[in-house]
Amino acid sequence: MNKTKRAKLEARGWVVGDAKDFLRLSPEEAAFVEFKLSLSEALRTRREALHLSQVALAKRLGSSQSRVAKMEASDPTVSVDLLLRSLFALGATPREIAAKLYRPRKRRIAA
Amino acid sequence: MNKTKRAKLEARGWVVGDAKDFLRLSPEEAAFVEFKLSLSEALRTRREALHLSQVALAKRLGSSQSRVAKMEASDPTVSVDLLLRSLFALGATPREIAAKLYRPRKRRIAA
DNA sequence: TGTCAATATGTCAGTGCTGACATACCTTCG
DNA sequence: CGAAGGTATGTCAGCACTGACATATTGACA
Repeated sequence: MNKTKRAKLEARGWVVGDAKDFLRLSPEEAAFVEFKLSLSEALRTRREALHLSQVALAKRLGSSQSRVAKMEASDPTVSVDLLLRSLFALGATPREIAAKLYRPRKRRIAA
Repeated sequence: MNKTKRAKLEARGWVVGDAKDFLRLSPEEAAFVEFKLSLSEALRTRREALHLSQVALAKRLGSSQSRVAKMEASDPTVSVDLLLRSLFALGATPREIAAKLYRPRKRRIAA
């Protein structure tokens, strides 16, 4: 995929509106990014609720701290599969995740 | 992942109950398989609603008929990313998908 | 029966994702 | 200030996923 760099910039620059506001993503790309962002947020929320550091979570997942950071940053090198497996490993259920996905993410305000 | 073969058998033998009934999947594995199955079913439903053949859908996705078949079969070689991208390409929204995920899939009855 | 369209299954080369590692950034505490 | 704990970012070898192709199976219609 050649959109990697674009998506990377997009993910990083995410500050004000929703995903599709940046760099004219197609509707389906926007939906996908949106989906991933929801999962990322859910993961961080769950980790913090369990009072785990990224290092501790990484150990539990058999992964590394850097990957956990990238998961939570919704980095384009992270797959939805990895995000889902991580969430399930933290005890999330498909229903819970569905519920999180159903409610649109909160918007961030410009600094 | 070494569970690939196991998952393959599992996906194929899926007939009577839910995913976790086979080969003692761990809860998180079961949840993941369950999640994928929901997406697979959603994809087939959507494709058929649009009166597209697998070949036609494959062309639209820039993929192949065999991959579409595997997506709909929830084959272990198919990622959630691919399933999601395909659904979004067919016009599904994150909310719609979330709604599908929220309702547990129908059970299949033994032949 | 045979043919045709649709779907399923198997294989593989190329590429994208993963875990690991290094390193930088940022707070908090002394 | 320096040290320590937590988080972010960049890179890379190795493996998992992908599209493509071949082939098999199924179902409908004569």
